[in-house]
This record gives sequence, structure tokens and C-alpha cells, in this order.
Amino acid sequence: MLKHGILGLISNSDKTGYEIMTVFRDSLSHFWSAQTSQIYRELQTLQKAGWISRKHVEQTGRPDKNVFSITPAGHEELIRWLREDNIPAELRNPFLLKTFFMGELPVEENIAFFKAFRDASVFPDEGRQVTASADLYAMAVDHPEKAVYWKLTIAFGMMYEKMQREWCDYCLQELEAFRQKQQENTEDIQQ
Amino acid sequence: MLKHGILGLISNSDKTGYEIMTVFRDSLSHFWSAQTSQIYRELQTLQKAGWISRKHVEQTGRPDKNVFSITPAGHEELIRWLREDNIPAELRNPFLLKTFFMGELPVEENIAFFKAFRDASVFPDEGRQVTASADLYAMAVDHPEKAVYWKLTIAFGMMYEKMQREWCDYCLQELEAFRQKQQENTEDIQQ
DNA sequence: AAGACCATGTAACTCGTTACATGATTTG
DNA sequence: CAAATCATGTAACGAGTTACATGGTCTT
Repeated sequence: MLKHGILGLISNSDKTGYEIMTVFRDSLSHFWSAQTSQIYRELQTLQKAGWISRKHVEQTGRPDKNVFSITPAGHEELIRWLREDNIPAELRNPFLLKTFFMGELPVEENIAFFKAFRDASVFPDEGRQVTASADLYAMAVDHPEKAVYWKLTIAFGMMYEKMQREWCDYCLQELEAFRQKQQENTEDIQQ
Repeated sequence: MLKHGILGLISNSDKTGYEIMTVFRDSLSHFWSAQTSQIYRELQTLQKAGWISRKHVEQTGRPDKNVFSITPAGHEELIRWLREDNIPAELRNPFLLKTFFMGELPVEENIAFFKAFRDASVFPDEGRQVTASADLYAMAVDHPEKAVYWKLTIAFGMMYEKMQREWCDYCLQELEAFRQKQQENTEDIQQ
């Protein structure tokens, strides 16, 4: 997956490892992440596969850099990957895994947990949404025909956040009801 | 993460590696997956850490099995993990990564792609939702106080699917509009 | 004067996937 | 009679994380 992500970024325009890192950090982080160490390693394998070519550029006043460009073979591979029919979904949600085992802790604690989670959103308000997508709009100047698709990924992020907040509210309702039921039971026993 | 998932399952009741595999496959797959090879490897490390203990049980008519139980130290570790404050979100969505680079393909092809994706839902109808959660309801008989939390994870799955379908519909709208705009442009040039 | 930015990577480790290997019993 | 279920793993590889290492320039 990461290989093809890097390939796609280089196909938009030539890039250094550092630039690829910043795009992952600033624009793709809500659906894919990558450490620099991993990026530089993958760049090596992509080059060995003949999908990208490297050009050493000397600089004054700042470190030299290696600029990578996509090769015809690399572009073919990118297209092949895009057409590949894998709709894997591959959900892997650590918060849900925790939720599944929360029965080990007292309800009050879990209620606090969900409240904290609900308030820790990536796009908490309209203002943030705009800045989060600012980088993409800047990139869109060079590739207006690709901007449509970038907009779609941002829309997903926003819809996901909204759904997550709604789910948290639902969970809080359920847990409050559960807590009340528990209290009533202990009162019954005490009578 | 997987270590603690396995620990949690064993804390619900003693289990063999095979049983753990079936729970991941049948009940947790919509938010976490695990191959058998990985499960058996993690069971070894969990045992070395002293968090679980192994008991060899001989059987007739079927292969012998190794039943794992959680130790007091293991239970402490499970609680510690649950209380740990990591709200990482850690989204990693291959479909969005593809979407980001779809500008390389013709719009018509991408429209077909989204239609296929929309129709390939995990919980496509009410009937399926019931069977998907049936296993959890069966497990709930032994642990009624934990069933609340299991129900929450199922609710997430359903809300996620719904959001995904809505997002697909939105994408299809946007792409249809984009296609029309493209067509109009080529007509202008031809005139 | 301190910290962020540009720019490169290596080493060690952990986690996840794919493929292979075995073999009896039960169900359709 | 074929396929699924029960039950165990190993080997090799690929992907992801953490920690470390360097050093000049630009901004606050």
C-alpha cells in the first residue's frame, strides 16, 4: 500500500523523501501515516524495481537532496494498482478493541473515557476543517483535475468525525442507562 | 494491541489458540483481524511474560489442545492497558488512499468503482446484522454485564456502514457533476 | 539563545501476512 | 466421498515503529 502511495505522490510531481514525509503528515494523515524511516526504505525498493529514478541535487546553504521522478514503468504500475479490485475495508480500530473489553472497569470510568474521546476530534470545528484542507487546495492549483478526488477524501474525514461523535453520544446514553439500572439493583438489595 | 486483545478474550474464559482464532474471525473481524500464525506466536510471548498459563489437555478422537488461562499478573496488565490514555484513532484506509490518486483514471471508471464499493457492504441488510451479532449474544449468556460493551461495538459497525454508503452517494454525485462539466468543455471546443 | 525547518538516513525490533505442513473426525 | 471442523504450529518475508545520528539555516 505505502509503496503505491509514494508512487502516486511522485507521479503528481517530483519529490524528495522529506517532501513525501510532509505530505503524509499534513494531508494524508487522517487515512494513512508513514514514518520517515519507512519512506526512505521504500524509496530504495521502488528505485530497485525501476518504478522511480533518483537525481542528486547539490545545494548551498542547506543539505543536498535526492529528487525522485516516476518512470514509465512506475506509472504503469500505479495504474495497475488503481484498477486492481481489492475492496478490503481492513478496519483496525484500537478504540473499538478497548470498548470490547471495557466490562473489566467500572461504568463511571468508561463514561469518562467516552466523554474524553468524543471531545478529542480531529476536525472539531468548521474553522479547523478549512485549514486542514488548505494544503490540498494549494496543491490543486497545479492539478485542478485531481482536486475533485482530494476533496472526496476530506469529505470522508468530516463525515467520519461526525459519525464518531454520534456514536459516542449513543454510547454515553446506553452507559448512563446501564449505570442507573445497576444503582437500582444495589438499592433493592439494601432494602 | 493484539497481545491485549488476546489477553482480554482469555480473561472472559479460558481458551485454546483455535478458539481465539474463531472469535477474531466471527465477532471482532469488523474492527480487528488476526491470523492463526500470529495468534500462536503471541500466545508464546504472553506466556513468557507470565500473563497467561498453559495447560495441555489430552483428547481422544480429536487432537490434543493447549488451554490458556489468565494469571493475576495478566489481569493487572489488562486493566493497565484499558486505563492507558491512548486515543490514537490510527485510521488506515486503503480505499481512501486509492481515491486520492484516482485522478489518473477516467471519471467513468471511477464512477463504476464507487458503485461497486457502495454495494459491497459488510452489513447490507437488517437480516445480516442480526446473524453477525448472534455470536456475541450467545457469549453474553455467560457475561451479561459485558454484553453492553459488545453491543456498542456492533452499533459502531452499523453506523460506519451507513456513513460509508452516504459518502459513496456523495462521491457519485460529485463525479457525475464533474463528468458533465468535462463533456460540456469538449463540446465547446468542437464547436 | 532556543527551537523549528531542511534533509538525510541506519539499526533493531515488533507486528502482520502468506505459504506450508499434518491428520483424524464429523457433517452434508 | 468431499468438504468442513478441530487443533497445532514453523518459516520466510513484508510492513510499521522507535530510537538514534548529523548539522547548517532561518525564525522568534
